[in-house]
Amino acid sequence: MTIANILDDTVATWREERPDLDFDSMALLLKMSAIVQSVIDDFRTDLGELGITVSEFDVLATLRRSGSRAVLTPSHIAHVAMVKPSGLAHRLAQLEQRGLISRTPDPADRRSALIRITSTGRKIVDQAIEILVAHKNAALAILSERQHDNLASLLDKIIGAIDDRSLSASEVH
Amino acid sequence: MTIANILDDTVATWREERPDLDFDSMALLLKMSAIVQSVIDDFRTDLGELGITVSEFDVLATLRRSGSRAVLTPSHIAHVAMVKPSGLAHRLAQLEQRGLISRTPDPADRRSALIRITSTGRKIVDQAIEILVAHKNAALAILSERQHDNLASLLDKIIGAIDDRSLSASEVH
DNA sequence: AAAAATTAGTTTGAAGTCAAACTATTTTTT
DNA sequence: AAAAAATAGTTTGACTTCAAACTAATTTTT
Repeated sequence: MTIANILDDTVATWREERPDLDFDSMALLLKMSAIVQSVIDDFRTDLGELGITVSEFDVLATLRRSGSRAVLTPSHIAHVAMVKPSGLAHRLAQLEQRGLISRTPDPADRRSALIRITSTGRKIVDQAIEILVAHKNAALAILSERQHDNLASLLDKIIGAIDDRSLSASEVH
Repeated sequence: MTIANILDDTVATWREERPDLDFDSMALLLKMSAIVQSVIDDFRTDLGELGITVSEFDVLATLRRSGSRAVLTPSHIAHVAMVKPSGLAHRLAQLEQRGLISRTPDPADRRSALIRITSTGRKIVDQAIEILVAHKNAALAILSERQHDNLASLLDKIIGAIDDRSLSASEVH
């Protein structure tokens, strides 16, 4: 059973049961979801060999791409990694314990902490990002450059609309 | 901070730090992921008012779209809802307790059970699917019919490639 | 027909996430 | 300058999910 079959069947059975509804957009979103899931699943498998989870990768990646000397606070990491601060505390503790990050008190604000990636952490995340990029490139390799650009502009359009909606929703006050 | 900004910043900072890697595909996949996430988040909020979670919706939806008289086994539901049987047991217990599904022993195979959606469950999932379709249609409403079709064919191409790869990988045996 | 292997589903234990409560510190108000 | 409010991060408790172990029933082998 291929992914294509499962998705087609899902939409087809819904159409039979609820012919009054329009499932075209659902079909598109199920496809996007399946593609993303497939890449993440592959990545998860490979990350296992590096000894980190996808969540931990998110933290290390945030530090890594902020520059090799980057010093970030837990709040900042939580924000860009789209995770709640409560969920981050445990991850940071784990990563620190394994020597992939360091945590030092912030001299300027003693409530806060300064998070740095260690050279070990950096080595791991540098391998991980190469694997991730390879998976992602492999998944989309079937597209020509033109199709690639085309897809990008369609997705941008959708995201633009989503951003517009949430902006006008927050304009309320 | 818009979603577009966050995604652009993520890719831009990676490009600065790792100019040796090609992040074009990552940009596309991050966009797909953000779109899917946004729709699911909205859906989750609305489902809260109906008193079910997204996971529970998955189970009810599988039953509902299999026809109003459908009788499915836990194994079948687990398979199509892409969840492990162990994770399903608790959900079924919860749904049964709240009267949204019924569980009766399978007379033909006493290890197994027959799962049916109740009329209450059906009412709820019928409302939920309408909400989900509305969210999905709203998210993609910005696209013309032509762009919609175009996007579908690009995504199909990618899924086809993923299916091909996993088929040839399983040919090994 | 008895024994072995397989299958269906559940229970249990570990891991991860979030909301809410909590501690410590800093900022704002009075 | 003292009191109140806000902020940063952690801890706790509830919940979800999965893998592994387990129970019960069925199918296959011998």
